[in-house]
Amino acid sequence: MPGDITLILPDGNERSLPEGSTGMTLAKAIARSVERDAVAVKVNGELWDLNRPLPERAKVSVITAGTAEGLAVLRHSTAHVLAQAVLALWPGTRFAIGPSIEDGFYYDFELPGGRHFSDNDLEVIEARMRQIVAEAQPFVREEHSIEEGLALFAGQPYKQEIIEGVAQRVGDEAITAEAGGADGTVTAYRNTDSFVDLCRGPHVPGTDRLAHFRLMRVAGAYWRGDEHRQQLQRIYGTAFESEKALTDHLRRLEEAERRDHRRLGAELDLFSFPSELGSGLAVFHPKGGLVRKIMEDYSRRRHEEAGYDFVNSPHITKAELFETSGHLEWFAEGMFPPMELDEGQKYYLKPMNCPFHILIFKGRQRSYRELPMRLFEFGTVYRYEKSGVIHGLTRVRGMTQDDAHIFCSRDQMTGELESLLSFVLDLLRDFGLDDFYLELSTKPEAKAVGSDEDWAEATEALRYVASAMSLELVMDEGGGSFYGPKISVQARDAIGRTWQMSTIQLDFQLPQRFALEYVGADNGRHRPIMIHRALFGSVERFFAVLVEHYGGAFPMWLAPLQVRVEPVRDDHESYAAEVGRALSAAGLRSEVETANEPLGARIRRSKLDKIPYILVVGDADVAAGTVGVNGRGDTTPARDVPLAEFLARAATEAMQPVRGPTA
RNA sequence: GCCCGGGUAGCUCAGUGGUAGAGCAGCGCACUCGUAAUGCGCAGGUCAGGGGUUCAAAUCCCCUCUCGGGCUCCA
Repeated sequence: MPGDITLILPDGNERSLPEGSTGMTLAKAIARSVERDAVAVKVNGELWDLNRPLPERAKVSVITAGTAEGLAVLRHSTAHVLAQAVLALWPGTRFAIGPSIEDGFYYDFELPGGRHFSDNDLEVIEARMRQIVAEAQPFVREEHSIEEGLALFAGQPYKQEIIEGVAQRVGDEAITAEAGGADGTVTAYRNTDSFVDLCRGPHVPGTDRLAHFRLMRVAGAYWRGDEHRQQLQRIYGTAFESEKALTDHLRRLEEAERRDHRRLGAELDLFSFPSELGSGLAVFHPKGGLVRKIMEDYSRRRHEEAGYDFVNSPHITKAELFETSGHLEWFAEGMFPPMELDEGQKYYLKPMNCPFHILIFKGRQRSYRELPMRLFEFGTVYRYEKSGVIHGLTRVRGMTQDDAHIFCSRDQMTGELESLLSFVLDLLRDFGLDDFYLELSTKPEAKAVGSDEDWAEATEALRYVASAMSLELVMDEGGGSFYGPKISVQARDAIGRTWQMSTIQLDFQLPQRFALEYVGADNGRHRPIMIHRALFGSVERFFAVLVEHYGGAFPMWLAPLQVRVEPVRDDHESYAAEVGRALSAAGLRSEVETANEPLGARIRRSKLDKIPYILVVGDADVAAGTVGVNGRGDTTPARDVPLAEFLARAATEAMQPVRGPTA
């Protein structure tokens, strides 16, 4: 029909609509549910507002609220409502940027008179935001010249700085994302006569689309992320397409909080951070120490099977070693300051184990027949982490790495990396983690030693083995360490969070700095290459990840206490002790309680301790040689289970994972 | 390191200038009980540490330590 435009839908079909039709017209034409959930429309790959007329033969798709792109629009729009509320409540506030982020959004402000937000302010702001939502204000797109933009945001230096950034065509995505057009214009969105915000858009049609949000917390954040610039007041919030999605999200956060290893570490008496020791320095209590021992023993066994040699090295060393290695040049800010002994001799706590293992390799002349040489150590290292970054067991100042250095020839490199990577993944799977992706970190811009050729070769080798694993591979440009690129294994835990676990680094530099050599089959001298690798990463961090992954409910083989025996009355205690001896004989870690409290109370305590099995024994059990089995997740306990039957079952369950060396 | 907010009994927390409190945990006594909290009693604190203001400070001010949330950086 004349006066119609033709649009191309995502499935390739075409659709005619009257000229002047908008994303909203299209959504309406598709389905009532699409109309209801539409937040924006994608036009030739670009997100547009729903009320802009669509061009002829555009490829279009309607973006609905529940999708990733839809949520981003929703959250970004909610950030504008937040800004409007704050500006109304504190006139004179300067506002900076308010993007959507994973799981939510934030907005940065500078309040008049250097005022800062408190938690109570969040309630007040949220109430104001709900008022704005109730008013169903439209989001109206405006285009302005640079000059108009500067005038519009008079008295708003952060907005003006963004506009000037656009004017200078900095080409920075972060800037154009805030201000829009790279063609000498800026765009803004107006909600009311008094509130307009610089923004590229798109936005939902009106504030009434934004019912399901929550302000989360306040924080400080530097303008432009630069610690030398103004510190702003940031408010974090989140928004979802439905009340259910929002409450689900909040529930997930609560679940994460319940699993927090710092909380569980105290509740289950696993470890603590005595303030007498200093920040980032942990002590492991008997139960945590036992879990840790099991982890380490298992790791040792696996390394033994995989052909590693076990070595040990001291915690401190003369400065010379770290001068040679380059650590003092490149890693000094991560090291504790030196202590001076013996007439000015400087000693450092070690931040890494590699130089020590190198000295072991270098201890005598090496033959190609000895390669690959794999030196393993649970090496305790100390790093001076800035005070603000320390976090539970995942970021500490003293930690033990399951560290090894593999010395091999260039010919052996790829093969070593391949078997290493499957070794890593097998080990992580044994600990119950099975959802991984790989990250490849390349040469850092500023801090790196070695030629570009070496870096390129090393990076390529890592890329090759990483892509052979048929796992998702993401790039981390410039994220390598100073001596080489690395692959890190990222694992997703039981509630979907990702953790950086193992790292594998390829290194041509340290062998050179230490002038490492081996004698080849050709009787010539050759330089080995080194692979640095830690599978747990640090034992402390891995421990923390396991605590959170399992929510403190360790599987049988890791559980510090596997079975607790509860006599019903005190005249059942001798039978309970007999059961306890049978459990010990079967190699199970058990404990027998006395009947000095009501049974319900004792059961409750064991449940809170997350013990895998509680065995209740009473008259019937004494008579029949049975036990009542109350498993950790059970709602109803089993009665009259023959002791032998339970022993067999529990012993099987408690066995270490047996995967064996990779064929 | 920087910003904001905390630190009161082992733990979770009340307590806004006038004699330090509760619940749980701990200890003692009684209760002897079949699957998530038996009762009574006792003990437990340099209110993180130091300095200051005040007749008087857990409370107000300053410094330090430490924890949390972020920012900037990493196993």
